Amino acid sequence: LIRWRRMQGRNVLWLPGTDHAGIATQNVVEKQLLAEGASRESLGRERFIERVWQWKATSGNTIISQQKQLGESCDWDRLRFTMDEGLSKAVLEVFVRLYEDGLIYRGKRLINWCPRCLTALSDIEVEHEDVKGKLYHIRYPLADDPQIALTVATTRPETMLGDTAVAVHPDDPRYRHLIGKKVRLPLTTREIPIVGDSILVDLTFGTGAVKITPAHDFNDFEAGERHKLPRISIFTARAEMDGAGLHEAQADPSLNLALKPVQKARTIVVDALTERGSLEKIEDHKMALGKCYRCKTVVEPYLSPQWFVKIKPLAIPAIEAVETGKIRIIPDGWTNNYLGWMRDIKDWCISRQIWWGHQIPAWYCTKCNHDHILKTGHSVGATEESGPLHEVQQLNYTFTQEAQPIVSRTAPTRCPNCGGQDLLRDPDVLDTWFSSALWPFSTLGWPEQTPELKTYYPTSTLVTGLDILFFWVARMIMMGLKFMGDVPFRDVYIHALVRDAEGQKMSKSKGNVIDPLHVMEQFGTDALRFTLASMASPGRDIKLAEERIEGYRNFANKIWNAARFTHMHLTGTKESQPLDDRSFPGLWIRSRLNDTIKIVTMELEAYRFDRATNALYQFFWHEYCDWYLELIKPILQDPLHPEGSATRQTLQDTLEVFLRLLHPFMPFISEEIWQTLPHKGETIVTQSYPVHQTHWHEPSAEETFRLFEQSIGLIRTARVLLNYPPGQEVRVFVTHEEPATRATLVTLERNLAHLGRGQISPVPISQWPTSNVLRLITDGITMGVSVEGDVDLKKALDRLEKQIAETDKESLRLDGKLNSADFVSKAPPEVITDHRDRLRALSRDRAMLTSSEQQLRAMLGD
RNA sequence: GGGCGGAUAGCUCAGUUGGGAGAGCGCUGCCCUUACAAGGCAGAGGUCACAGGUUCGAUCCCUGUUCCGCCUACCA
Repeated sequence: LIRWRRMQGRNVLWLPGTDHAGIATQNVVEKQLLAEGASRESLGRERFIERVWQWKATSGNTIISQQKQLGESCDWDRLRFTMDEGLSKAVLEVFVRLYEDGLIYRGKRLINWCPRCLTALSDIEVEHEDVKGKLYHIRYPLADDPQIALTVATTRPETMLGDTAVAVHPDDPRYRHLIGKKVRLPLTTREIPIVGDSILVDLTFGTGAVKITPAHDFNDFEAGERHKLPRISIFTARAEMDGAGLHEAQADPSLNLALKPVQKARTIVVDALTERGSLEKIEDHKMALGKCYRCKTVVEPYLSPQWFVKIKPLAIPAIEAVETGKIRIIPDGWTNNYLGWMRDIKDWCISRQIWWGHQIPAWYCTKCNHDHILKTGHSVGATEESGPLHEVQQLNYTFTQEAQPIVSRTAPTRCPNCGGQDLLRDPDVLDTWFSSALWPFSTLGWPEQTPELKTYYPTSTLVTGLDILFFWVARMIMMGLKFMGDVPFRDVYIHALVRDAEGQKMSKSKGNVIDPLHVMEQFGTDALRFTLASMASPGRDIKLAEERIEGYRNFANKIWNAARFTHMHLTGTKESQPLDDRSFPGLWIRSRLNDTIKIVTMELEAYRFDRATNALYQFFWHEYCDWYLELIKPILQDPLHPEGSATRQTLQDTLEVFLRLLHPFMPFISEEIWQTLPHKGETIVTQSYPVHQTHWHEPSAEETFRLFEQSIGLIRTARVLLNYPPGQEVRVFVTHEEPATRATLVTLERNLAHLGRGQISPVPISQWPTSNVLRLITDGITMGVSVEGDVDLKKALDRLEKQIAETDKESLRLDGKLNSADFVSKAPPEVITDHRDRLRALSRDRAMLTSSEQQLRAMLGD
């Protein structure tokens, strides 16, 4: 797109860059440290971050060099990184403004927590995977009548220790009388209430009674809010059973659960329940397991104070921008996907408990927040009372939900409230996507009003994969509208994802990754680019197979060889107007080229790269090479040919126009060949993109060519049927019985003669020899090829018979339709006429074929 | 659970106002013809997933079924 638009004369910018991939990068560097026997804690925050910068300096630009090798036409001087000073300034500015607008808040909520990365995740950073789980039915006896029990069903029995209520549906005749009573929670000494909740409880599922664990389940969290239930956290940040939490839950200490991992705790709890007769049954149950998108660890809903973006006010205009068509999503099938997600969007958790990223610009006065800042040198359970929410030691302090932050662009020196000078910064960093969301304007200098910003915002097109439509695209739209007052781009082109030849997603662990660098080395960059473009049909993933790339490598090779041929006949002058070439091949190829220009441009505008490449391939290989070059060889080989000079000019000009047309797809070979043509050092990318010319359109030349091609085809077929060796010349009889096309045939004859192919005189078919001529027909053209020497005509006879059978079949079909009263009375007249014409042509063909068959049989002596 | 996409030649895929089914690769035969054997020429190969419906007529429009893939979701 970039090369094409630049050639079209647009002011084009492709600004390259990378994000800092917070969690992923931190994971990589931590792994390195582990191998060295160190850890980020042992290094401390500052030295750790230095270390990450080091890593970034050495391997962070791999993708950039890959992009360069792919021939991506970026403005490399403008390379940006989300952690650059300028972009970081934009991040700060956006954070503060959103906070001041009340769109960023801090709150203690249930969030998705990765117990391995030890950080919060946003909803979309959780991948769901279907697994076979179990549904455990547990009996909770009524407090005032232990003979009666309420049976609840759960997939996570170990969380029962944190239950603070049981819900039933208020309309459920089985249970509604129990609402307000209490049950005894097995394995604990607690009694918990039975509440009525029509939102949480589905009458038709499970037992109709649901345990409520507000600290460990999103639904239960909300149900807990509705019924003002206490929340008991019984897991640590590492997804182990938490001692303090268990104590609060009054769990049976003999179970010895403290610091047991969740899986182990489940076994212990289930065993204990079974032993005590509380487990009714276990059923198989299909369920979705949430996993961390960076490390695939099972995520836990975890209660902790985090920063959130209040998203609805940002989402509403972002929905409108797409609804009104101000932003187009291509292919538009994804539009509903986008709208559906945006309409149901939840607040965005933007804080991450890692070090690599933009640290949140919030500080806490130790004096004002005396009771809300906790030294975390010792393990403290994450409970309502004790507060600290993750025991992980990132700093020596954690801040409870009640702590009052001071949000500021620069580090404050004193507390605006009490004047205290002892301030501690929030240790959390921002979600990487928070900074990526600002990319369209932060990279252009915002918040400064730079000329670049003015020129290039809003941008034209965003090209991206579906997998980051929500992560990135939606958020860029929201932030762009909020801070620039306009959409960040007009078109969003969702490209296909590349899979392996079997359609599997590529992954290192599966070992099915196709390395683009390796492919480029083997087949050439142009072949890879052309392959990807040719397979980019909308809404379909690409199954990349080597054979396909090889095929387009051959195409590149074909272009190279055709250029060599052209080079042998160079005119030695710069591109000129080839209008003096009025020969049939010249008129024809120019008309075909013109059509190709039209198609390629149209398809590029429609983001149909597949159809654009097909048009280029078809034109160059099957028209320019297969026919045009062969057609003009006699002219080129005759030094005295009157059309020689004009033909050479057309040969060269057509190649030059084609190279420009091809350049966006195959930049390297087009440039390379361009340089071998007489251009005096100009590069092809500075040339203009071809524009179709109405006066190049030559319908009569195209019609002549059609007849010509078919005639040649007949002769070639005859040669094969008769086993004629390549060197043997054949005598050809040609005729045409239709007066309407006789004129075209005359043109054809003249051109054949003109090309130095010898004379072809039409002879009325009645005057053809009755034997030793093999007659063949196609599309109303009849040709005869003389049969010379001792040849086997059996093959020819087989073919004739087959053709007759096909003709009969088709005639029968058409005849049937035309004999149907319904068809004749209801089908459009032009369709009926068309059918009649075809039927007439078929019967004429059949007559010709049968008479040929008779002659052939006569020759065979049948 | 909801939504979306796909099923067309051996393989990978095109195919829009519904009316004669295409390409590339692979396969078969012939050919090293002075651009190209990574090539040329000529061929073979398809009940357009299945079952209904609409229509004079369906690969195409509608309904259902099966299989595959993706997105999404808090069914304990």
